[in-house]
Amino acid sequence: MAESGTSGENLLFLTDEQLRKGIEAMFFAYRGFTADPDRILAEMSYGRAHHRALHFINRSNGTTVNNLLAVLGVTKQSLNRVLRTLIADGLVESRIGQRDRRERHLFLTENGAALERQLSEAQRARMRAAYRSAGPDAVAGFRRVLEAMMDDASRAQYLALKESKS
Amino acid sequence: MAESGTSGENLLFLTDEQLRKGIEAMFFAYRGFTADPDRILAEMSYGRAHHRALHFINRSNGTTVNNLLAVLGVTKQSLNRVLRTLIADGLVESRIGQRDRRERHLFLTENGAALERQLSEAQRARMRAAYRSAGPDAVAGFRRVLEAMMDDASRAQYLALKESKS
DNA sequence: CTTGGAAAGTCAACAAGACTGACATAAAAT
DNA sequence: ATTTTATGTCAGTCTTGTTGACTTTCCAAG
Repeated sequence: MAESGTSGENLLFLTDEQLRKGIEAMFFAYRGFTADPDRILAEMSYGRAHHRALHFINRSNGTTVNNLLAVLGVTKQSLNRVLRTLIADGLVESRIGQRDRRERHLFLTENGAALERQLSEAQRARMRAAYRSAGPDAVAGFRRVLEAMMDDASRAQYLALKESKS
Repeated sequence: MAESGTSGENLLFLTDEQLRKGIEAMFFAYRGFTADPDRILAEMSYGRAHHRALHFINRSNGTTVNNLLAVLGVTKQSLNRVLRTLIADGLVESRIGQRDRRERHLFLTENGAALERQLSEAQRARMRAAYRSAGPDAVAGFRRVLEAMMDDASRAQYLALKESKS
């Protein structure tokens, strides 16, 4: 939209082969993307679901269960199983809401924050290395394509999160 | 490596915030990436695992089970369950190897090829739209970052596949 | 030639983590 | 007072990953 002007899109001929390469690149890259945290999690018998919960609680500290459900896109039963173990293990604290006492606000404990840092640092290290080796222009393009690939609901959440903490 | 020269990498300052945005972009984009095929698969009580098998059998027709295992990165038992249903449903054909009768060579039947086309076309449509809206430079950057993000084993497989059919 | 190991694949049983559905409780909203 | 909302729980199912035990086939060393 910015510098490519109005004519750029029509000039883009995309063969099925090019698209297939993009599809396979996503498949293999996502595996790399999750590999490091997965290794750490496996040692403590947690899974990717725990990682996602820790990530978004850290991201939006004090968020409610309902907010988390919307972001993660899972059922409350599924999330609840994960939250229950995180709370039991002392990584997450659930506080009853003050304005609305039905709500539970979720916070990371010190231990929870420590694990989140360990997991996200592993993931950031890989992302940092990829960004550095690809260069700044590639990074901008990477982000543009990913944003265009989200479905509308995900993009709305992504942009909302993007704003909220910048 | 190409046009960014030798000094580019040092100029790249990456805050944890920027990296977090990249991580979340991957998370949300991958959800969009798989959403369309997942909807189709759910209707026929197949899952993502079936899609992956169909994709790579189509990609390398006549491949062996062992080859497929290496690409998909799962155990042979896990793959076998998926293959069994695909074979039972007449989407995949398994032929005993001629040189080595221990090997099973895998082929898509007409029905299998039709389903693979349906699934991959849904995925290509989204990828095509994302590529078009992001523009050619962004696409090049997207691919560069994804390749850099793969772990070595995945990248080797990705590059091998990339060559083999071009 | 035979025997023993390696390789390819299959069967069985189990676990994580997603799902649905039904139900309970408490608090807010009408 | 009734309904709606937010959350939690129990029970059961499904997909897809795991490990362990097994068969068939191949190959190579004695």
